[in-house]
Amino acid sequence: MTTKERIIEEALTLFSVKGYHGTSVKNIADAVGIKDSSLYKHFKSKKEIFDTIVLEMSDRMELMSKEYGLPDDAELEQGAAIYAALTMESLLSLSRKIFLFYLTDSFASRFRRMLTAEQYRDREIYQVYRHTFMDSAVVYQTALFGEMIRQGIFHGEDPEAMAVNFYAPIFFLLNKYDQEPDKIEESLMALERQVKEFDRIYRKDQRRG
Amino acid sequence: MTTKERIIEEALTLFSVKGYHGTSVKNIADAVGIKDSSLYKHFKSKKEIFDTIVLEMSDRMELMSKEYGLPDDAELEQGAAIYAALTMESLLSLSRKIFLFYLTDSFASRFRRMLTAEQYRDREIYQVYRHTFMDSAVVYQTALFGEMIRQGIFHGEDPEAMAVNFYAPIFFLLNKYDQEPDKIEESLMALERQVKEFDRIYRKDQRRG
DNA sequence: GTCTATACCTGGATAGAC
DNA sequence: GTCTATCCAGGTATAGAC
Repeated sequence: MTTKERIIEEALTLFSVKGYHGTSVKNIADAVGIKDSSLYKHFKSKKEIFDTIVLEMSDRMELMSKEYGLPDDAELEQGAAIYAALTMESLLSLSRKIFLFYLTDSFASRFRRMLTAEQYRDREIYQVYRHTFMDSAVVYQTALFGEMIRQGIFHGEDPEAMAVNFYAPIFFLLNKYDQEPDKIEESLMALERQVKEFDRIYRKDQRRG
Repeated sequence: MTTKERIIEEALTLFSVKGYHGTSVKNIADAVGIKDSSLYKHFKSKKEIFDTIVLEMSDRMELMSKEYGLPDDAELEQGAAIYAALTMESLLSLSRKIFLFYLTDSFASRFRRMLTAEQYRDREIYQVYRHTFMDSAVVYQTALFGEMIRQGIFHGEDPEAMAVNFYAPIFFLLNKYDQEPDKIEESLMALERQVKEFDRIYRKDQRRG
């Protein structure tokens, strides 16, 4: 890892815990193991470090989602992604992947926390936060559930409402268990309950109570 | 309003937008219209201002919920609160009240934003945030929906999963439209779709499609 | 309870030797 | 590209006059 990359790494960690203003250039330099003045050979200002994280890293987030096995838009157009949600087990697996990616993936979780904390300071940060953690997920799932309705697997009239019903509990539990590393099991059980409830509600071939 | 109260007011506004570290004592004093040194006659430190907001204001939040017409635990025990959710219209009204309270009430929204932004800095802040905006709501609604199942108005087996299904979209849309004052109508329509979907799913006497 | 003045420190950033 | 030295602005907080 280059020094520049290490600066980004340590800055992301510090920003995600102490916030942008709560983190000093010296804090970052100390974490990297260099003097604060040396840091200015790599970035011309503290703000440039932050902007680099936001700009380069929102792209990286999308790449990482794919590596993590979250289906993408292309697969969806080909109708391939639908197999990711065919059974309740695959739906559970999908929700767990999204949840654990944002909650425990070293990069995604720090990035999410940083944006959560800094969203009110700057309109652009808010836009990135909103796009990355709200719009993208719901757009994809709307298409997914729309396709599942078309194929007769789920019933329902409003795929977007379904997508919000699927994703909102993930988002909610993410925020609820954000700082409870000892309760990941509990959070996964809560998530499972929600997905099972979701599946019970929308799947066509279920038996009714 | 006393000077002390005005300090709290202005500090809350500034903290909710620029964050704790992003706000200086001089910023607060300027907003109040006094010199920063004068401020120390009312609070012995910047941190004491913040702590006062958090401590006194979490109580005030609960009082305000009641004033705002959100039913409380006592009503629930008496079975009275259930009338707040008897019809789809009353359920819509309940969801709108919770949503608009957290989104647009001057005090509640600033308090929520401040805690959202500062939650990672300090464990205690996180606890308050979690309790106020996640646990309380779900605990109440779990009891509410449990009672509605018992009275045969809703069907379902897992009142807590229902409560999360009801509240998570509120929480999600709250975060999504947090900085879109021009889109309140849009957000209320999105909320309405979710509540109607919720009602359609759980209400017993509906006709099925 | 407000002011002016000031102490003291930390923060971001630059210059220049190596 | 790292260091030391330094600058300057701004931050928190206190002292003391009014």
